[in-house]
Amino acid sequence: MNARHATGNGRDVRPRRVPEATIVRLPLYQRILWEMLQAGATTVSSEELAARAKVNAAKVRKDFSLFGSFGTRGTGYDAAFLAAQIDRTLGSDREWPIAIVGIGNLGRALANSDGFSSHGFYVAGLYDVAPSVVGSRVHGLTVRHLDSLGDAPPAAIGVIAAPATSAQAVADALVAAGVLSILNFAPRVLSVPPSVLVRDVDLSVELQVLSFFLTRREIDVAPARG
Amino acid sequence: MNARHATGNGRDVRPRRVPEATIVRLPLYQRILWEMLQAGATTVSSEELAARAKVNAAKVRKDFSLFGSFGTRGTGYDAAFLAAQIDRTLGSDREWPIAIVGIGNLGRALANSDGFSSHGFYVAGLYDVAPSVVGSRVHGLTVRHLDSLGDAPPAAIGVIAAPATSAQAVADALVAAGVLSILNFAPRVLSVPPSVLVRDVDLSVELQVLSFFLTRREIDVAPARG
DNA sequence: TCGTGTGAACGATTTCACAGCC
DNA sequence: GGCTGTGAAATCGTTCACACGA
Repeated sequence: MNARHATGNGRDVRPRRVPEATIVRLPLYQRILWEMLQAGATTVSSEELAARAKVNAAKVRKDFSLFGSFGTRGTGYDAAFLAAQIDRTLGSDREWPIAIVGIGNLGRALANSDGFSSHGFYVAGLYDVAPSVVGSRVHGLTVRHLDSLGDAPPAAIGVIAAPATSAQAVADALVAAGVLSILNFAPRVLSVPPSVLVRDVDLSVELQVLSFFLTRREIDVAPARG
Repeated sequence: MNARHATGNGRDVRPRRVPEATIVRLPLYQRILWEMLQAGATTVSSEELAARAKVNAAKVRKDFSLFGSFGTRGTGYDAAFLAAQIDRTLGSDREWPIAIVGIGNLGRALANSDGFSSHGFYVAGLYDVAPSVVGSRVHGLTVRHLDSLGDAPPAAIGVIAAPATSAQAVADALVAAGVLSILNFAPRVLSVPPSVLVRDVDLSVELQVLSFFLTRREIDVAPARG
């Protein structure tokens, strides 16, 4: 009585638990496969994919085996088939409307970024509260007031690019509007109902992780190297 | 027993292996501590910190114990002392010059972001190759040509906000200029010498992870909910 | 022969549970 | 009594090593 498998029909192999670590690697594999396809490749081995992704080959095979994707022993994987499988697994074969809240420097950069207009994603709405921003046009869209969030069908993904101080209020508004998941760039731990997925991206954390290692290195490595 | 902490003299805290997972949480704790200090708190328990960070309390205690930080049994941690310890651990008590390469929408957003001008970080140089951008002023700095990267003392952290196609060339230039670590926003696996730290941030990956779960949910949750 | 798929070993991280101290 | 610090257990993820099929 653990995970409810929608077992049933054979077209969809849904075997076991998928580690989040695997999910994060799928887009990487997908990107590399795409590049290889562009270069004319038709088959690809776990070894080659692993080398390009700089990961272990067994990991690549295990990742794919979780989805029942299978290659051919002695040959490798059919690159196009594998890419299609990953697309389907990640939902890249569907359309995902995105609403961005907070049209400052970051919000603008996100609205114009390739990553937000590919893999099935498209920017469906831009929101802010500042009168100086509401009404302006960004990425071909008119920025609306946050209060009008409920006027359009809810986005699949709400992106919070607002200041930390208003992040929770924005999250509440997104949830109220029926948004199913949130990508949060504000340095704030959000409270949302359990059914709403949240992923945090904190750019400052990444810098701090680097400075931790730089600090350490000075202590650990420098003396060891003379 | 191995409670040798460095009251005053900073170089004796070399306790055990620090999991990367812990390092990533430290900035979060630090932020929460800072907020609590602002609100007038003087002591804080692992329980309270855990609740605010939405993590397990034992994890909080174990994380801190790795650095020999210690609280007072029955009381909790001295908030100011703990915050200072974390600052020192993360290197936030030092100065970290950052060079940003690629002054498009994202590079501009990063240059102006709070996270790049706090915790000891400061934007020391902005670089690009496009004639339309080189020479312009962003965040109070003049954007220079990438070729002049070596003219200034090397940054501690190089940020790649350039297109994927030029990411490796930018990485090579950063390494040649003596940069010690790289924060890479380009969707490209970089090759650098082992001594250079790289951290990848791919905004598109975050969206794809969300769409994976949304796709799953539709299958798993929707039928269960009717 | 080659490369996938996978059980089993290993390693890393989290959580439990409680002894020890204030 | 309350809360930290930490071994030990549980869980999660990675890597090894090899059987198996093309």
